[in-house]
Amino acid sequence: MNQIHHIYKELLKKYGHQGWWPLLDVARKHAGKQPTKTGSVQGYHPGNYSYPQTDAQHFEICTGAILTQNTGWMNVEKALVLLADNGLLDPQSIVRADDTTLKQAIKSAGYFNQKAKKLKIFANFFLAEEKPTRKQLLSLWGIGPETADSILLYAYKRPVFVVDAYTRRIFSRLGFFDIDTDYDEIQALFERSLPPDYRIYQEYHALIVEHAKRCYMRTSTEPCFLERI
DNA sequence: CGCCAGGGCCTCA
DNA sequence: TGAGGCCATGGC
Repeated sequence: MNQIHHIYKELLKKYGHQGWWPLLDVARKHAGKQPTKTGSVQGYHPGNYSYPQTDAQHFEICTGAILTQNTGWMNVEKALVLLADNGLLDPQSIVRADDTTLKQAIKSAGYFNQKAKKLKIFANFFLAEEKPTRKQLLSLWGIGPETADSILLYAYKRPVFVVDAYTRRIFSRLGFFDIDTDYDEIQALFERSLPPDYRIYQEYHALIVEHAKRCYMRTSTEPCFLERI
């Protein structure tokens, strides 16, 4: 087994199944669960890869992927709740919504002028295209590599590896590549090192985020168990 | 108070 | 193509 795959096994052994992606209605069912300090709620549906199960959940993941761009999940969740409460968490409603209402609902997620525009563009696309390709997503204004891959992986269950800042931080420090390496190059490394199983890709990304939040915050450089493997 | 989050676009060499 | 500026809120 190669090192990238081995590290996945180690992270899974240490942290367990993460139960991404957070979904509003699934979260409500787990209302008694303790939110983590990062705002994510561990174990929404750990080890259960059957989500999204409804059209609403499907669209919610896409919306969350856009709203979370450079933004903490707590602020995103507030925006998602407000969208839902205002009957705006579906593509038709977002297309029809007036800008002021839409911006007000997503205000907590920051960059609301840009993100309102992004949501409208994406909602239009969502209504027209049943099974988008990566190239199609990337052609949309406001959808870059990470957002496109998050949508493909978590909403469409496609085996594409999501590369984020945490992935760069952890694996560059472990010596796999330089922190400025191109997105596509890092993605290719992971995709050729792992079986093409969307469940592994979903879990690995979630584990990387969890591990980074515990051991790789900017302010702390305390050693991490991975560095001893 | 300053830092920064589950990025991406635009501009200018 | 790559570096730098810009977008914006809220938790800590």
